[in-house]
Amino acid sequence: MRELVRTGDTVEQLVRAISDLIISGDLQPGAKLDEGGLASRFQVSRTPVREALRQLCAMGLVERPPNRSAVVTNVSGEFLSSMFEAMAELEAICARLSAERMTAQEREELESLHRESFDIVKTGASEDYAAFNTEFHNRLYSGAHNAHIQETVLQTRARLAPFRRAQFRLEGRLQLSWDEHEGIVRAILNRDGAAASCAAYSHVSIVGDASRTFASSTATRN
Amino acid sequence: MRELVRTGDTVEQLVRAISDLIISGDLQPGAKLDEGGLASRFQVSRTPVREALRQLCAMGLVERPPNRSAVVTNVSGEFLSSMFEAMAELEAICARLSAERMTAQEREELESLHRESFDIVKTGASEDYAAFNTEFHNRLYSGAHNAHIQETVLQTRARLAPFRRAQFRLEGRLQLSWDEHEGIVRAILNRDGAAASCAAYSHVSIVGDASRTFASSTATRN
DNA sequence: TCAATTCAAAGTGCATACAGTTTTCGCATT
DNA sequence: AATGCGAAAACTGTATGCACTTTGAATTGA
Repeated sequence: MRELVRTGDTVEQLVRAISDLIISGDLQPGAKLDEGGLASRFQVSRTPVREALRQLCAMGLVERPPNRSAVVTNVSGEFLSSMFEAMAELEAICARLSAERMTAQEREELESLHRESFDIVKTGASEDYAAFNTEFHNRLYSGAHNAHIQETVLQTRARLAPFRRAQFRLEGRLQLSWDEHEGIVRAILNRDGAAASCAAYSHVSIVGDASRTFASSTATRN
Repeated sequence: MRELVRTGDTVEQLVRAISDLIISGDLQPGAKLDEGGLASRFQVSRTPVREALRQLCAMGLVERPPNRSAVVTNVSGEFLSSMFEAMAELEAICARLSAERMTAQEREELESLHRESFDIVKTGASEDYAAFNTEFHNRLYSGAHNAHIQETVLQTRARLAPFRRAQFRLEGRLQLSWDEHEGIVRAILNRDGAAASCAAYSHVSIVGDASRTFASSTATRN
């Protein structure tokens, strides 16, 4: 028994709910996704669950072998590397375009956000810093003033998320990350697209290295 | 005796069939996609059609307003520009990485493919050239040796396809396109990533300009 | 002991049913 | 003619049913 009004976004809610489970690590790569189980868990029938899984599959978060249960995507090390490299390239583009195109207000907001986050670094609260970090990168994406690139990089990030959950737990990453952000911000404020691009590329590459280090130490069974 | 084998790829077939209709221009941007109509057209029930539409939606080829019929995506001019710009950036990356990473065999094949296509240019057969052109760009994507970037650029191209169908009908585009390819090939054979990147960027940008010119002259009704 | 076989339980793929929403169209009113 | 209203038709959203496939455990045979 559900609501009386039909909003028509049941599937969207399921997509968000399931992808949250995946991104948060509650469902790890390789985990089986039973349609009936998910249906009863979310109090809906299998039909919307199937559609949600189909969409998650199109987003790359899930795989659906024919006639078998869907599983959370578990990519090869090689493909994971290609995703990190793609992420670095995309972020480099965003940083370059941001340096060239951000409005005065966007520049100010980026800088003040970055300054604020310094307090978090001092406390060492990696959870809080992760939120700042996400927002910082979001600003780079939107500052590029290119809706399709923004969409693409956000999708890549979501797909990468299950594999870099613990990036800030590595010793010293917090301060280093902030320093790298500092380099990006400075380049953007100077309208130096090439420098912003370089700084963003190496920043994201380093995150990739750190995550791969972590990922390989907790390699998913199966 | 199993008369009916269940391959479990009905939806995949539908996705291909419908996206072909969209990419070929049989279904133009803004066209309504009636679930029941598609179901009877392809001799299946609405269930797999709905799943196919959901996936096409995730791929950006169709939109699904709640409680209303799906429609072939018709983007704003601004978003279209952002897609062309993204395409240029992505192709530039592929060209640069191809210059750096292609194997000797890949280089040879790219060059001979390019040389072959010169015959087509002389005859002016734009349909045939379009096929060569597609293959040429495919080589750039795979030559980058990055599976995720390849996936991303292919998806962007598919999404852009409905809006650049007539790119080679514009006067003189055929020869110009070939000349631009020549520049890309030369840079790649010279292992000059920067030059390849530049050449690819401007090549794709020009295609974008040409297509926008065409698109605006046949603006989709609604 | 272990590989091969069988078969029931569980799960997926697709069709159908039905409830709720949007669209369409006739008809009355201005 | 143009506009507003209401009911029927058309369509979407979700649940359910059933056929087919996979899974896994019990059973058989070597």
